[in-house]
Amino acid sequence: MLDKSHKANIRERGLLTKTPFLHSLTGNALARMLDSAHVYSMPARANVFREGEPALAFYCVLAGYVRLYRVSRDGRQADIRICAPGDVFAECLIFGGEKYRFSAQAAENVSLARFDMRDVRELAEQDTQVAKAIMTALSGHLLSTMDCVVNDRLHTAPQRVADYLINRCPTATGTASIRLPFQKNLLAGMLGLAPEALSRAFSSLRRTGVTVRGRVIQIGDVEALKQI
Amino acid sequence: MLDKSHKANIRERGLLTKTPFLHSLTGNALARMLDSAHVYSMPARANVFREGEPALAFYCVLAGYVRLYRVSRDGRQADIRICAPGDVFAECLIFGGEKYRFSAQAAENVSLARFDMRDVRELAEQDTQVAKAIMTALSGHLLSTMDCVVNDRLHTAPQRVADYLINRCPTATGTASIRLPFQKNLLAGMLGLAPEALSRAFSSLRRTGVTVRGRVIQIGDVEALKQI
DNA sequence: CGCCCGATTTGACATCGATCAAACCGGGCG
DNA sequence: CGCCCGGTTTGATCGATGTCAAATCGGGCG
Repeated sequence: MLDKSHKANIRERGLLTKTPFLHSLTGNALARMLDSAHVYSMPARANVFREGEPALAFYCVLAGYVRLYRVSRDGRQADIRICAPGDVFAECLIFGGEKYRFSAQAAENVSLARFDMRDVRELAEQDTQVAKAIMTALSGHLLSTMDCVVNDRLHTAPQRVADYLINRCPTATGTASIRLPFQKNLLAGMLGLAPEALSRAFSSLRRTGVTVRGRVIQIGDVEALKQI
Repeated sequence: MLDKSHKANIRERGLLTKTPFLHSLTGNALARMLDSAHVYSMPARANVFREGEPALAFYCVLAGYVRLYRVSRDGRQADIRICAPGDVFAECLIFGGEKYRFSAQAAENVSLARFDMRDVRELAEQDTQVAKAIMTALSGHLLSTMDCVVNDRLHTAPQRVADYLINRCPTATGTASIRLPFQKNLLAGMLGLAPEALSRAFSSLRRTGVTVRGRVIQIGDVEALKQI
């Protein structure tokens, strides 16, 4: 985190306030959270923090995508979560431990709001609005991580890809067109696949009416996808 | 949940108080939580709740083991977590949604403390001690579920088994003897393996000095296990 | 507008773990 | 003490996905 930061300005405060995390806060609780936010910009591939470092802060993504991952002894990496604009990450360490349990890397140029762990911990211990916001964020993350486990254990690669497409499909039936918000690389990691496996999954979905051109995915029949 | 319940008695209150979840509570917060606890007994294989049902309560295990799992469209099941005595489960729905997102089944005869979702939600919104206990529980569960994802994606079956053994090993070096707290069946599901795969993993660990006789596991060299 | 580099796809292969079937074991009950 | 059934192990096979290498694509920059 060797980068200049500044206190959140009006625009950034607006972004933060619209975030699911801070959305429900009002008055003093909101003001104190916004006041404590420091905004950083980081270039693609930069590490926000690394596993094992003291967990001094957690973050909210303002722009870009952040990858949470862990590295195994033999150097392979596994993604745990891809954080989109509006997502909070590492908030599980406010009351969950002294050190980061995974690394966080900017998947592209990103803008982040940084919250001091200690400050927010204290705030949460005296303000139930803040505590509630944290509980809601934690619950959501826990549920989606459980989904991730189940998906890994129950579904094949094409099924997981179909699932992803369906979830970000604007319509529930008929045809649709989706533009991936990031590189296929990232998507592969997010689904627990090697890039090659993602590619093969896409091509196996061709028979179900899925067409891929760069980042643009054409879905011929959403219903059919759900049957995969 | 077709079973008689009763308010927690002295012994059960003692058990609950020693639980990581309620451990840090004192005074009024503790009293109100204990007062709201209802204790149920359930026979092996009974469902505590099923995915999709309205999430009216969450639970703390007093005795026995509870299996959290989800069922896929084609009927296969994937375990999400095995809850041991002292564990809380479904607390992620206090602020996380209206319906259960997975099913819970008694893996053997169990005794459970039931907490009303609405009551605790209200309590958490006014009492920061309770909120803190919930945040701590959620954080712990989130971190261990992340561990689970990483394990699934990074480690082979023998590695996951070795990991499990190491984590519940009393000593960090030398030899050790472990008694599994439940059937291998459950362990397999917990590690995301078919029972046959668990069995094979154990037998592949024989060359590393691991001996299996029923539920008793002999570890010849803990250090060696860590190298797997 | 074309080049160029990194991202993606394709191919060939090895490995892991699921599945089905059958043999085996062990603990609880009569 | 032995039977019996459910749980566990073993064997055989198959499908899915990781890995490595090579070909191809595509988007951004000059």
